[in-house]
Amino acid sequence: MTVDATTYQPDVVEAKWLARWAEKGTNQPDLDHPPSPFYNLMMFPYPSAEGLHVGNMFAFTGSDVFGRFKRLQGYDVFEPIGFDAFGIHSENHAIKVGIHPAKLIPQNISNFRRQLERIGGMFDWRHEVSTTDPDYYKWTQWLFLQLFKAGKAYKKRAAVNWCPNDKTVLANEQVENGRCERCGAVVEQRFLEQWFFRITEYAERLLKNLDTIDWSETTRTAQRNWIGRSEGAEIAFPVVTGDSRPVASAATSSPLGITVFTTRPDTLFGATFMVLAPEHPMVRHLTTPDRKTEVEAYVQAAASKDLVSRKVGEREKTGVFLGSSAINPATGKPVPVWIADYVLMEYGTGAIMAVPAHDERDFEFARKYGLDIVRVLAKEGESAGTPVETAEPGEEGHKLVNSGQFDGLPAEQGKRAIIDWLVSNGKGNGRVQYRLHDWCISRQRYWGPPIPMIYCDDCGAVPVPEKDLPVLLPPIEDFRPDDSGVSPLARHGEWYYVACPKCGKKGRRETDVSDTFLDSSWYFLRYPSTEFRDRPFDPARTRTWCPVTTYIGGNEHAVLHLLYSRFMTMVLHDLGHLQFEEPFARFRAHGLIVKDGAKMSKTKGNIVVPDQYISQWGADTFRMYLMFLGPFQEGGDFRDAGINGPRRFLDRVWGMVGSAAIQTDLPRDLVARWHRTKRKVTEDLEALHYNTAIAALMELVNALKEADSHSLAIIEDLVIMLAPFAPHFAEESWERLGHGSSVFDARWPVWEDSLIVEDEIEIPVQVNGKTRSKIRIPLGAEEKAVVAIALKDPTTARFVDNKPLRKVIYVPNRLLNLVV
RNA sequence: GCUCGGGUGGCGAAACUGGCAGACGCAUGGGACUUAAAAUCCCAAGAGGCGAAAUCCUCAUGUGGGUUCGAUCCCCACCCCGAGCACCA
Repeated sequence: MTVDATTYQPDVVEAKWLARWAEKGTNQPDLDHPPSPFYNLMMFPYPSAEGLHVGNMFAFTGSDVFGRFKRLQGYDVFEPIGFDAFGIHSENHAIKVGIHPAKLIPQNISNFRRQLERIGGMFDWRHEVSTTDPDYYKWTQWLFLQLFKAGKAYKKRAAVNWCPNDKTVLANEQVENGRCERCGAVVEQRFLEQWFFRITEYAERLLKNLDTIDWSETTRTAQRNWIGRSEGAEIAFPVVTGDSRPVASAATSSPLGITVFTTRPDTLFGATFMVLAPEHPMVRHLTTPDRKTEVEAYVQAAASKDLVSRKVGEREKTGVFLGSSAINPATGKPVPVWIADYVLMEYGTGAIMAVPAHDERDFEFARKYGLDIVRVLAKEGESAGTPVETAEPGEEGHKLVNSGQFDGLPAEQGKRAIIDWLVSNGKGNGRVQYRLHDWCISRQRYWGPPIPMIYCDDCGAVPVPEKDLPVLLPPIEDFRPDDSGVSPLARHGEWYYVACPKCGKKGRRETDVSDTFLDSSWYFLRYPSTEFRDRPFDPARTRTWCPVTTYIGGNEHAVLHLLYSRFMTMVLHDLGHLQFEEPFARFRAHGLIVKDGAKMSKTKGNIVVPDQYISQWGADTFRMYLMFLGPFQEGGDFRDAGINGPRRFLDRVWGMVGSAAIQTDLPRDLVARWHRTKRKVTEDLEALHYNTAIAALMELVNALKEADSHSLAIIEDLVIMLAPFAPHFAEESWERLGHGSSVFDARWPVWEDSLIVEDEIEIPVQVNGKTRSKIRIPLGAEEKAVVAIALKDPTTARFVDNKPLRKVIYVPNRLLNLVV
């Protein structure tokens, strides 16, 4: 292919270098013996039918820029790519267009592959991964078996979120405001047998390790909130029946005591009633005969309510008195026991001590049902007798009142003192509670890896032997889910019935498939080891390349994918498969490209396809445009206005490359600019500040023009620094500059600090804090000398007006402020 | 309601986390080249004011206060936008 040197023709240049890279294996590092490995990872995409939109391109380009930068710094960069192709998304789309996902997905993938190649990604295609490939999901199933054997996977009948439209169970994380994250249908409560992973066992570690990893702060905060650690106490309330006979001792373990969790043990004396979740097992024991009808009706109503009205709907508190009472262990007084649906069975113990004076919800409830309200905290100016007008949750500056021997203690101290008292009297314990729930991985769908379990009437749940993996997803035509709560796979007897691996009798396969997030919780371990068919990840390869050096992705996965990956890595570490327990050493969340202020989505019809821009302007221009449009970690609104800016810039550089020549007598300030640019671009790329790095390169080009310089040395550096952004362009320019090898084998420019500083600098002079003039001073001049120079300056002198200097502020080499 | 971001020219944005606000780019206006247009190149430009002139003046970083010689940056109160969580005891 010949390239016309007089004009920059992106299409010709880009085609030439795509071919050259493929031919020479430029993007394929030596995976076995890399001197300095760098695993540069981007979250793999889900191959939708629409292809990659400009938002995706923005993210992929940003990650690729970083990988190319590291490559130029001399690292052996491994930048793999793959496809997260299982899951409800794909399946629903397949159902809609009436084509089997097994046929549809490969089409989508090849479209994605075309787009990702065209944008110039430095991908090592030898290591492409698709989660739908039996060679891949064999190991996803293997992973399940490891967790099962280690007791980290268990089955339980549980209330689950059921999406009536997608006809499947959703994880808590996939429910948004009581609606299905994918289709928006109102989620219902159902009881089904589900497989869970014990992620809650890892809550403390998942939380603690957050302090040790180099991640975007926003992502870490999101995970912290999601894990939701609360410190408090567990307190036992002995129970009294309807006729006031005590039926249980104060012991926490008493079957007829009610144990509550509270973060505010300091308010124990103010607990004037108790509330249980309607599903609480104690409800039937505590319901007196006269209350039975009413209580049962309430329990019934709560159970049939969908999650929307239970959690999000009108928040008017409702509840029913059970007829029984419990004893407040601090006051010794009986307190009535109620049920109400604002208390949730999933959190804490499913029961609370209600302190209406200091909790908004309890206050509202007490007001409505005429229950006692006792103040136990008072701030400055309040006393034990001050009436409670609204709930006052405050702790700071509050002291305990109406609290017996604890009166007068500040709230924080009172909290500790009461816990100590509870512990020494066997009435309670300090306790930490998490919001995090175990991970439900069962999905009653078709398009996923079958969970590798077999049920036998004699042996129970038996894992599929590892040698029989993968359990292939059968290519059935009738894959639509139905309302039965059972996966479509159950309808296919030839697959469903199978010999029990233990006893050989007729058994039945587990018909649920696993959650897509299980697929993606370990894919980064697979990339370096794709050619090994007999192991999920090769120990030597994994040691060389993992954990991932830099991971870039969207913050929409801040809690789901990123938390599950961390969990999976910890489990594999504990089982002896991995040496590290955190999968991603450095994570940076990229910003979102929105269109007209809204996230791009098919439903909104605001998806911008990049293909047209790439064919019109070239991939390099488009890459630069995306990276220049705003801060990478913040994103921005997509407008095509301004795309000609980067193109003009490349045209200009194209011309400069053609006229580059050795130049020995470079002006001092141009040299300074050159070195300053090298420093700035290096530092900006390291920090993912791509927009300002590009601006710095533009300034360098402007400076060259200003000085009418065609310095070969500077232009060579310019081309190298441009290479992460405009790789094809840089390759061609490098060749035109007479180099025989790839620009990515060139050395990243180094700067000299001594050449950046100039001997004479200009600083602003302020009089009374207002900038009035500018003076030139020798670098590092003393304050006295600088003041003398300033006073000689006519403008400054005019403002000083011969008044005595009251104060002089001199920030060396930066600014002088004279106060008169 | 709670937790994170964010609010700067006509537009996208910069600004060592206290030191010349608006770099870089888009769009715009004027000029050169051209038969003409496009492209390219040069010049101008935050708003307003006084002027013949600018090395002049005033006002400007969502609003109102505060700290400081000096605030886009720190503190207090508030308004708006975006994201996440949401009856979590």
